[in-house]
Amino acid sequence: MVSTPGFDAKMIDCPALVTIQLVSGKWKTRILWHLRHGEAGFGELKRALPGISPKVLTDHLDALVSDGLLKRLERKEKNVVHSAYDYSDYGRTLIPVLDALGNWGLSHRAQ
Amino acid sequence: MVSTPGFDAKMIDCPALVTIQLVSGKWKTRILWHLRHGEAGFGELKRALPGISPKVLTDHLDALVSDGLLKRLERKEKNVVHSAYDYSDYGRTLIPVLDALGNWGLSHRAQ
DNA sequence: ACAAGGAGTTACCCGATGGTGAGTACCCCT
DNA sequence: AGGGGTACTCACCATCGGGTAACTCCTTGT
Repeated sequence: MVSTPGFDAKMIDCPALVTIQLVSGKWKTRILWHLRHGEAGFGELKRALPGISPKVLTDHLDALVSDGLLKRLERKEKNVVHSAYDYSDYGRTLIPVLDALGNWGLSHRAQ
Repeated sequence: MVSTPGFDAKMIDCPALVTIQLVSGKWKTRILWHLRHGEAGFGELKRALPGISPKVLTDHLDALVSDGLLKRLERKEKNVVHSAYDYSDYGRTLIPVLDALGNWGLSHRAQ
């Protein structure tokens, strides 16, 4: 489990930091980026993120779900469990913020 | 030294992530927040951030300076070295992004 | 002479983060 | 019966970020 770590009361009083905690993690921004195209299954994400291990992918997904940014959809097609992950409505409100981060990052790389 | 960690070539292609790397660190957002009021010396920052150790403060400041977000000013007043830290012009461009993070974080805590 | 303040430095420690390699359980297709 | 796909889980390990305690160097004030 990665999940949101120890909410040290002293840490709470920096709003920017709480946001950063939710999306910091080596793969979280990339997962979130990929899901803009719509929901994706575990295997699809794994293929989309070369180098990630199944363990770390589960950890990150669990964290994003338990923080309420994503929701997990489980459907059974002919007795085959197919899980998919997608933004929650709440998670979608974060997209503009991620865009701001991304745009700044682009101009930063240009420097 | 904290500095920007291993620029794993694979990491470069997520612009949002590169931005996050620059400001993630337990105290960086708080340092950046404090400096909005204007430059501050080492001791002033230390007093403003109860709980931070001198080592960690130097680490974070060094990282922010070497990433170009802050600049370090050294002035000598009667043989007393007085160092101060302030936003660089470049670092100032990050302020709107930090605001976006902060505002989202505020509404997140409201939830 | 000595404390006190500014600005760090050094050595060491611990827990979190991410990675590896293997294994699980279920199902479909040939 | 075997290979492949879905979705994980488990034990273990290396590295990193942050923390502690002590120590340095320089200067000013009492």
